[in-house]
Amino acid sequence: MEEVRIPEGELEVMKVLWEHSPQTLPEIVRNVQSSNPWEAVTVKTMLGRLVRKSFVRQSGSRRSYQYEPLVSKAAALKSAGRQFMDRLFDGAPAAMISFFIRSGELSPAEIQEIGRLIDEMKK
Amino acid sequence: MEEVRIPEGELEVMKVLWEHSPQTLPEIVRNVQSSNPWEAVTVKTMLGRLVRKSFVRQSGSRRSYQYEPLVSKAAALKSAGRQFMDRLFDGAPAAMISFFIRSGELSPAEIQEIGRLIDEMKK
DNA sequence: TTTTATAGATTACTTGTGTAACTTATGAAT
DNA sequence: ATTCATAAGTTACACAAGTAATCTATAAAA
Repeated sequence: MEEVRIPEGELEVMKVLWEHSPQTLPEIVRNVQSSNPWEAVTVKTMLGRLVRKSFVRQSGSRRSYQYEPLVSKAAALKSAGRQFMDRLFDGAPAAMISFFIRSGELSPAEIQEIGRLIDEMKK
Repeated sequence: MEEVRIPEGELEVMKVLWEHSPQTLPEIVRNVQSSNPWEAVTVKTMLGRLVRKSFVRQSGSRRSYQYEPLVSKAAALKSAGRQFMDRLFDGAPAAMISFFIRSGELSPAEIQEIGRLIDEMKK
């Protein structure tokens, strides 16, 4: 299993790249800033770290690089989910799901939807 | 909402305190070491940090303190769960649960069990 | 009473992360 | 040809967290 561990801040950059890609630095900066109060230079730092870790690829040439994710959102979610599950629920997915279902944060509609999902899985 | 953020290492100590409490340092050390390859002194560091943050209370007197959690497991799980959900699923519990259900990590028995849970919630 | 084991305190060191300033190079404007 | 924005690179700095060594005090053993 590939260990994909993306810290909070870097994740914000991944999120905008997952929305669509490739994007240039100025685009990324704009998009990240639309939901985070960061300096442009901070966004650049995050992006640089992601590139160094090979979570993002920098292509094209100087002065107008294109950036695109090398880790899919699904892979990152899966990885983060597993870590979360391992840390808090001893790796038992059912335990975790039960916990959230019981946590009382679901609307009736959501409960219905999950019920449908489960019914589908049953087959 | 009380922000309870417990780092990985400290969480290992909380876990043994949640098992049962109060416990003395040597007990905690032994229990933590049963699932982590840590030096006793490292366990003590974690414990100290937890005490400083008031996540654990130290009572009794020197040379034989008793330690007990001030944060319940349920509260910690809930908090961690919310943070996880916010970070990765924009705070939408149903989206997260769907993701895990779809992730294909559930056995048929677990799916049954979750189905039962959902049925109960429906009422 | 002196020694010894050890509970607990203090200090330390490395790496990761959040947050950014400062510097350099270069395409575009004058 | 020179200047100016600005993309990209380099450096910085504080704090968190993992991991622990060293020091101190004291209950128990000799």
